[in-house]
Amino acid sequence: MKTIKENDLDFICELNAPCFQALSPEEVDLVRSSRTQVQFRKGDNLAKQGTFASYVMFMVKGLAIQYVESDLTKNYNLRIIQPGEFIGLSSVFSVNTFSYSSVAITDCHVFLVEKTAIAQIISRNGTFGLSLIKRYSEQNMNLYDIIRKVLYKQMNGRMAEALLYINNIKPQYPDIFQILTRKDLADFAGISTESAVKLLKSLEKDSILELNGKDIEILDELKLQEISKRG
Amino acid sequence: MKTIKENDLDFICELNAPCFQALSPEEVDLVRSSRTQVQFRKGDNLAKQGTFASYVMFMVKGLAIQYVESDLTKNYNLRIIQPGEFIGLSSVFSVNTFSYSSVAITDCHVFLVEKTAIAQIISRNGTFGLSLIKRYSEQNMNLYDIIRKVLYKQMNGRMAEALLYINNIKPQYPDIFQILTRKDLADFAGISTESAVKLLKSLEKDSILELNGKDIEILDELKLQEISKRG
DNA sequence: CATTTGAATTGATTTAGATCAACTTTTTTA
DNA sequence: TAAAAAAGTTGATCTAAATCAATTCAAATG
Repeated sequence: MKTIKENDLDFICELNAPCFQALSPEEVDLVRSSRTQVQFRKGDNLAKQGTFASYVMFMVKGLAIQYVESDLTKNYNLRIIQPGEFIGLSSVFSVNTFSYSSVAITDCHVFLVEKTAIAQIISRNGTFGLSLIKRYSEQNMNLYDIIRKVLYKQMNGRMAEALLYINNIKPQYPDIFQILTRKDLADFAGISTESAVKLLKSLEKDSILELNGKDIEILDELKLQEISKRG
Repeated sequence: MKTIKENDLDFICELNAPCFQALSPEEVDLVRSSRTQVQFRKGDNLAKQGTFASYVMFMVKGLAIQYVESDLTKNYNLRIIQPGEFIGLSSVFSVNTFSYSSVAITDCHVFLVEKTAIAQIISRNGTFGLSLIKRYSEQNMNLYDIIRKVLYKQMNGRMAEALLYINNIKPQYPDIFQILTRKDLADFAGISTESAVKLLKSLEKDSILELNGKDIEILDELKLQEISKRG
């Protein structure tokens, strides 16, 4: 992680993100002044579960995985963070520590905004607050879906759901499967790496997908959706 | 569920809840005008996963369980909703359908506020928005904890955590265990009813708790915390 | 009050998926 | 480019906890 120089052109571009549209010029100044731009390398941790969080991160460029950790070696991948999304929103206004971890899977360009600045803007600018609330709302929804997934679905359904999720972002990032390991995939499905490998092979045998080295080509999305629904 | 008559005394009392403190007189009027008071009987559903949600509920009196459902008969209990808490916050600004269900475990007095009114107030009154965001933040945090619980802990740890959670609200509601069935407990721990029964017996054998009919007396809270942490 | 219905209990059986172990392939790095 | 490390693969074994089945107990209801 390294802090980079200000670059106004860049900055203006960043603030075109939907949630910043509602800001007045003074509020933009407030964000600008309390913001730090940082660059992460592939493999770097953007956030570490349990550490102190006085800021919110905003992903400008690159991809990261958001995951929860147990004490030991086990991770569970929640989502892939894409440009225009926040990291750490959920922690910053309650506990002050990150409730999840995040690791860059490509080089990333991120900026950090102090939570005090965010709080100030929210209390001044209701429209901004409402747009944040919509994000919270969606995140909440996703978390409920995740809870249902891990509680009620078994291997096949989980893996199908994970594959569909990742395949969804393939159009924008065609090499997404190549940068994910089998363990990453397994952690998205919440199963062991060995089980993930076996499942993929069996899905290939049923011509639902094709394994080309690390890349995965979904051949029968409908079938996969069916498996995902059936659990 | 039955709609009850306005009662200003009651209403003023309700609006003493912390999150409403920030409202101006006009905003209070807005809430008042778009609000409906309802009474639920023990066993009634306050919200049903998947149904249309154009309003947020605010619990005035009584207790309810919030839970997620699978297609079939399985439920997982997320929390006990107490007076002063919202129901349906997470759904109302994104999908328009409840992402979970809720059932009254005592008679409840609730009021419903139209989401349009809530949205209006948020965009006008940043302080109110911020207080809502804090609630979202906390709910988010809890959901992450739940995900960790169901992913990484096994029977003993889950049951210990569930018991500690419920025991925490026993001071205010001494008969809380009596109104919960073994199945309710099992659904808090995310295990089968039979396993829950066996676990309780075994915890009793180890003098960690005492079973008096349906009531449960925690004898060794520290030990239980240890079990909960160990997973 | 008797009877039906639902909740709690217990032990026996089954199973999904983890873990383990051994090996191959790919990627790093010295 | 060789060797060491990491990732991927496969089949065998193990295990936590669900399911099943049978029964007791409690509570609701005509």
